[in-house]
Amino acid sequence: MQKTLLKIYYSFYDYFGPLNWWPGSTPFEIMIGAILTQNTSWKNVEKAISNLQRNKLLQPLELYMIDEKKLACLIKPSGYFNLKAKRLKNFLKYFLENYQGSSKKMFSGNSAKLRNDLLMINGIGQETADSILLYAGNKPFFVVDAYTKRIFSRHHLCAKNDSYSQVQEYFTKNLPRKVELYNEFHAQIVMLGKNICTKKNPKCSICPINYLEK
DNA sequence: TGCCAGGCCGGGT
DNA sequence: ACCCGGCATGGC
Repeated sequence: MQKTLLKIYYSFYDYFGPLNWWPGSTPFEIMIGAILTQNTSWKNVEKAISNLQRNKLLQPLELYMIDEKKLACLIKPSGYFNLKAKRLKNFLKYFLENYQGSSKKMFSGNSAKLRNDLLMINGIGQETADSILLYAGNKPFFVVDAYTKRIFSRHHLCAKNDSYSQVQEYFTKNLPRKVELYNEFHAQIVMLGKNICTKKNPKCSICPINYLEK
C-alpha cells in the first residue's frame, strides 16, 4: 500500500469525520470571511462577522456604503482592521460594479478568468481567491495555506520554500478534480494544523499520516 | 508573558 | 525572482 494523497485524505477524514466547511452560511458571508481571516484566527473573525450581522451590514451595498472608519471599528476584533476595511471595500466595489452584488452572477462565468480578476484586487491573493472560488462558488480550486505547507513539508511531501502554485499543483495533479474533495480536504488540513501538527508540536507524532504504511 | 493565528502588499535587492 | 517589514486583535 502506498501513501497516495487520496489515502492521506482518508486518514484525516477517518480521524476527524466530516467537517462541513465553510463555517458561514451565504456565499457573500463566506467571501467576507475569506478576507477577514487573512493571518487571523477564525475565533476573531467570528466576532467581526457578528458585529456586521448585528448591524445588518452583511449585504454588499450596505457594506460598501458604510464609512470606512466605521467599518474598521466594527471589524476590529479580526485584527489589521484598517487594512481589511480597505480590502473589503476594494472587493465590494468590484463585486457591485461587475455583478451588482450577485454571487450567482459572479460565479456563472469563466472561473479561471474570475480568479485572475480577483487577483487584480488589492488585498486578494492566491489563497483568498481560491477560498472564494472553492467555498463560495463551488469551483474546483485547491486552497493552499500555511497549515498545508507545514504538514506536508514535515512529511517531505513538499518543500518549505515551495511556492503557492507548486504546492497547489502537487495536490491538483494527484487528486481527482472534485469540488467536494477539495473542500473537505482543506478543511481537514486546517483542523489537523490547528490541533495536532502545530508549531509547538514539530514531531507531529499522532498525525494520521504516520499510521499509513509505506 | 510571549507567541501565534486559515495573508498580502510594497519596497528593496 | 525572492526577501523582509508592516499590519493588530484576542486566545492560550
